[in-house]
Amino acid sequence: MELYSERGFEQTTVAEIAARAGLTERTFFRHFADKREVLFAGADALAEAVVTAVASAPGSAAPIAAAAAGVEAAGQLLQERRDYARRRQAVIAANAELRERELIKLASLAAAIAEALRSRGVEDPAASLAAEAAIAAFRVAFERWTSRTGGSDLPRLIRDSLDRLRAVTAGG
Amino acid sequence: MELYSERGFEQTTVAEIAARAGLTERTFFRHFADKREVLFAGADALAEAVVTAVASAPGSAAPIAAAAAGVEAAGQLLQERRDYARRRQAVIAANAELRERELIKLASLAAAIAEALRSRGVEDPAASLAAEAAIAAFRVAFERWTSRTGGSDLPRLIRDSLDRLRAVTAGG
DNA sequence: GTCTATAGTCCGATAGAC
DNA sequence: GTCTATCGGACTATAGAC
Repeated sequence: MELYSERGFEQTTVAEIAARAGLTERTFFRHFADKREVLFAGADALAEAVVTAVASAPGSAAPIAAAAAGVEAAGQLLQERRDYARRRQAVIAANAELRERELIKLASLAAAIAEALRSRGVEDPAASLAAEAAIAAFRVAFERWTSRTGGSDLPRLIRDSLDRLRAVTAGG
Repeated sequence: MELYSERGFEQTTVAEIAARAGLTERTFFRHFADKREVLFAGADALAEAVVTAVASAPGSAAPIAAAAAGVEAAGQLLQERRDYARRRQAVIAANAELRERELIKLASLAAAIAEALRSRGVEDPAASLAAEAAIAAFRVAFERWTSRTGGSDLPRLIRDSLDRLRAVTAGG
């Protein structure tokens, strides 16, 4: 993160990262499949928290409500690490390859939510659609959260996005 | 496409592609920013058709209806090139790097739809949310279209996905 | 078209933890 | 004795500079 934000992602070599960490280039690649992956090291833990939240929603909760609980849990975790999350996002936004990697992480998060919904007995395509809707709301909320300097609350922005998404899809 | 589907994306070198096309390696990189981009050469034309369809929707149409018209236009074009689209998708699905590139194309398509909606006077975040909802429906419909062997109709699947998305976000 | 840097792989060697 | 982490060198292909 230090090197990437100091001089940019492309201008940083893996050899430099390894040197800063007191390791060799080869060891870096043992831990991370490629140069981008090191910025997404926490993604698995986040996905796990999301899946747990979806599974823990009341049995009576509608699919979209369970999916919403998942992305709100993610929002909660990011809100707690707000400064780091924003610095990281600035690095990602500045580079096309990193944006690609971020999108695939979001897509796999959507797939994980859909799978958690199916475990709750939700059939496809409803499970996939509820998951995609929740991720869409998260995406828009997250963009607003990082692009503004104010003290906005991410979980609140996510709930707001979901409400507006409901209104928009209803044709209003 | 021939080389990628014969021996896989990773197993194909740019030198081989260039040779097959009767060009040099350097010429390939003059036309395409990287090895992946050649598979997405038609993306700009598709995006243009989508934006045109959104702009051409009746002024009285709700944002989601205008966005839907956009992704349905994309579905129409893909349906007309069904065999090619499915072969291409098989290549993309088999490779993580290509899936990443595909996701960024879909994300920029969502951004283009949102921009077209703003040109129609739709405010944010409604414009972004309507665009994301339409793309989510497209995504799910496209996945169903490519994963089944039957003679399913993509524009019809997209309309069906949008209907179900409306039901799902309503909490049903 | 030539030249070059860097990402990323493959092979193997070594050493500490349990 | 097995597992896991580190390291080294040689290598190929992508992609950028000129």
